[in-house]
Amino acid sequence: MALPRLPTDWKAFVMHAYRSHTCGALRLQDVGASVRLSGWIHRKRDHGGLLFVDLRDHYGLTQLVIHPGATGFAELDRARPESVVRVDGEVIARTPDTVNAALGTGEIEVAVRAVEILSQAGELPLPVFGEPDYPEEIRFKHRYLDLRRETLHRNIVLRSKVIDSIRRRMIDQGFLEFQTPILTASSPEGARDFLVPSRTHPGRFYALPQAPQQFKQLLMVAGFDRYFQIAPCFRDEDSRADRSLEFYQLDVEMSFVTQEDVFAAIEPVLHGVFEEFADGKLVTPHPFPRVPYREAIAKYGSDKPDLRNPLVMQDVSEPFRGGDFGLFARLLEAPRGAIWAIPAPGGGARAFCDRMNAWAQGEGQPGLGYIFWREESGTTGAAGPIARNLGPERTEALRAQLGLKVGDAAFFVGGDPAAFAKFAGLARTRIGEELKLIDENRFAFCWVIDFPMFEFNEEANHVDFSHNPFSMPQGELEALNTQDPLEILAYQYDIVCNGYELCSGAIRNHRPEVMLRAFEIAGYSQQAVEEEFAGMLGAFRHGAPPHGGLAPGIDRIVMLLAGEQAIREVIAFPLNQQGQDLLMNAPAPVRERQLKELHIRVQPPLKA
RNA sequence: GCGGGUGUAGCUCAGUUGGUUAGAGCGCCGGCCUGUCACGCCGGAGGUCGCGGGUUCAAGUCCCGUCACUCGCGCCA
Repeated sequence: MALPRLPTDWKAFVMHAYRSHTCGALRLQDVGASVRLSGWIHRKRDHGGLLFVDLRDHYGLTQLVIHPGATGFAELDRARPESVVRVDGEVIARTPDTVNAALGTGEIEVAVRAVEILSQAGELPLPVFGEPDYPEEIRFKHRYLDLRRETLHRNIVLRSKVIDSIRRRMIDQGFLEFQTPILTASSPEGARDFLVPSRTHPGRFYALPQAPQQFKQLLMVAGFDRYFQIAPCFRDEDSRADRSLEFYQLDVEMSFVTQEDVFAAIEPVLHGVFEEFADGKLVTPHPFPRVPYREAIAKYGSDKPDLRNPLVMQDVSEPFRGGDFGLFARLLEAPRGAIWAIPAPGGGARAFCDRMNAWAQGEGQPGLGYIFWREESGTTGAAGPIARNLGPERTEALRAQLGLKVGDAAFFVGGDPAAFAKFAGLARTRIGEELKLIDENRFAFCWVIDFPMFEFNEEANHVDFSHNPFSMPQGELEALNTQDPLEILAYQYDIVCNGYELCSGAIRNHRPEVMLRAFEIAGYSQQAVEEEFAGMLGAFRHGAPPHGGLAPGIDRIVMLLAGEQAIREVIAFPLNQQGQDLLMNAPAPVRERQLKELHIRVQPPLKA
């Protein structure tokens, strides 16, 4: 990559203070030119009689060569790796046997005539060259060195390009980009808020937004029609590999739309971005397949199924009901009892089945029942304790239902699906991985739709919103008034890719009377809702368009495209799992005077 | 809040059934080397075996506690 319009002949032009070319620019046709380069000393190879230096900048690597006695040799010889230097020299061609094909600049090198050390580097806490694995603690503390390393540097560049592409695609579709407040109000729903004390209003607090949810809806009420924002969001909850305290979402909202319109708007954006950066991996064509929530749980044991995994679970209660495998027969006598099967094509070996059983026990389960099928004197024989007890007819019915053959296995989980579905989903994933059934060269997208509006909170013994209280229930007021709340579905949807929840959204509830009734079912008094959401309800009483939207997670998108396992690998300055910034030292105590101004006294927790 | 894993040189790791002076590679320091590009060769420094306690003639190794990091559960509409 060349710098724009920099002179290459220092005799004809006044030489730039630092460089005539970048470290990735020079080619054979530049041989003979006098050039000036600046960059970091990537690597030195000292042969006594001559010294090679790889000079690195954002754009690439150029080999410098200098002989003892030449001007600048002593400085270069002394300078440590990662020192910043400026060199002047002449571009010379490498002999054919010394060309480095791995380097864009590999056909040339620069014979150094003069050197200026711009910045000395001390001994490195973290080597840049070769980027060996280092603990995150050290990588985060010296993030500026970590960011010089090729992989992370490339990830951050990718992030910039992905965001640029998203922004362009959104604007091309007529969306307007907005900014909404960072200092806003705490909301009782959802995650814990990060609070910001007010100096001028003693005892009162702002909250950082968990998402710009209410603001984007208000912008729809304000008539802007199509909104988007690359929005920072904050949630004071424990981190995971794919989840941090602060993160970015492509926040989207649209007016006068049905669910179909939202899907039609966002699918080409996500599909397009993934196609653009997938680096040859296959991307699910759009329209993306749609999986109702209940079907996702039944088939995959998860509301974020990895569809690269071909395994589909089935209910196999019937072959077990009243059978001689007593454990399962008894489970089926319970009101919600069911037996599910996870087929495992190619898993028909006792060693594999035992390994899976041991894994299940490690997960805190009593075990993982199985049957596997093998060749027995020319016929198909079923093996394992379940098959022995269940008898040949029922076992054969199972095999036929699951479409399995010799060399395959099936695993079974039983009880109340509400309790075991999550574990079944884990087992499905594990079996798919163990049997190498997951195609790593795909981005497998789907919509998960028809989420339930409410769920029963066993702990508190009442009906709760299952996801977003601002979602429109399917059937609206009539459904709320006539149906079992737990049967009511919402216009609420997720986009899932390779098992990651990439995006969540809904058609919003813009009718005050429907909203009040929905909150009433979840146990909120009319008065409480009127007070808590005064702004929103007020807006909805002055002409609100039907509207809906969604919010794909930027960090997860870039993580998937970069092939990384954690969003920390695509964030320039991430917090660690404890939510600390080891480079800037946050969170940190503040001066007593600051606390006093904020009318705050700190009361540390008592250690037991 | 809870569970799993890890913790030995600056870093990555090895360290046998508990046994004498705790090792290797990379990095660092010194020396040699004119075509390397993971340059090579020779030499050297560098250790509270996370921390505390216990068992034992003897603990990096076994036991208890604790701390840190990490993955997960809870939590995250």
